Amino acid sequence: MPEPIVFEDTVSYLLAKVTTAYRNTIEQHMAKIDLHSGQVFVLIELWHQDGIKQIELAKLLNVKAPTVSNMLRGLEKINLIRTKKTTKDGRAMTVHLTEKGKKIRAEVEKRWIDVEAECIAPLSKSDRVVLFEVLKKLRGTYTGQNVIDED
Amino acid sequence: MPEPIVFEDTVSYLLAKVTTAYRNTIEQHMAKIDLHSGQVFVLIELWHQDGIKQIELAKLLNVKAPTVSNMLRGLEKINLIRTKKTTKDGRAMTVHLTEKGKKIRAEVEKRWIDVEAECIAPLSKSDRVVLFEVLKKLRGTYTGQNVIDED
DNA sequence: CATATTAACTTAGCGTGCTAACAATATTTA
DNA sequence: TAAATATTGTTAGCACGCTAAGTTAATATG
Repeated sequence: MPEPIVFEDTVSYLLAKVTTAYRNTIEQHMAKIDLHSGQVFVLIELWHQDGIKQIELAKLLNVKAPTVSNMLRGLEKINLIRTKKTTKDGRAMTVHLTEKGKKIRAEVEKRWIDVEAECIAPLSKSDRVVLFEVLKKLRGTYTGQNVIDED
Repeated sequence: MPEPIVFEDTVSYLLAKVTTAYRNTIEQHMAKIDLHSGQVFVLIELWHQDGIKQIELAKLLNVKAPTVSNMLRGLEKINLIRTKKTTKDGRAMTVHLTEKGKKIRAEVEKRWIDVEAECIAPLSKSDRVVLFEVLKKLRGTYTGQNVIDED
């Protein structure tokens, strides 16, 4: 007879709970500069490489094409980005930061520092280091480049 | 002159990324038994204590009242729960598992084991232990009962 | 007792994710 | 070259979070 699972004792359960709550934290902080969490992640990618195609953005963000489509509509509405048809490929659209989109980075960075502080506040230094490494591994699982290590 | 932040080097960034990916994993597994991730979390609370009020459910799930309202509508539609007006308080609604709602637990547990396995697969045993503890601390941050420890 | 406030819940509307289905363009293959 | 297949992006519609605003019922205050 299988014992009932104590869901609360699984990493999956805790991870799901923490991550939901955590998304909220980002929303709260970014709302102060009239941004949503998803928009911030798009901007981060564009600050890295401006002018990339939507499909590339989707891969970097690890989301699907329709999600990118929606987000870009929102970002275009508040004048942070513009989309352009490419000449090489009649299907593709490239995404470009506006001046406003470039400038807002400083604001986002300020807020991000607050988010990070709030995030790691309850953790000891060693916990922080371990969490960072573990999250990198977990991220690998979901983005493909998985590395299994034993001990 | 402040240096630009490397967002990717923050715990917050990684946590947010893992969040999204992770929610997807739960969705995928639970879709096999025609459930959505949010519904599973509601059921878990009800398996603990059936017949509680919506407001209590909201507190346990750490979500707002409208979210509970929406989720319950979905769960009621697929006959996993029923809501009832309470006699004591004319405003309150209590939430009750149906027979189907009670029985589906076994199915969810099976799937949850898969989710957990997938979740912790890339982690060493020591990583798993540390992650579990760290997540518990982080969860405390967002649910109120915060414990700061130093080292 | 009457009024004001608080509490529980719903509805409307939005952002962020998804899938399914579609249009348009590029590429492969026959 | 023509036809079949891939790719890029959009639209429609859903789940799951939120806030704001409204209803109804309970409680506090005058």
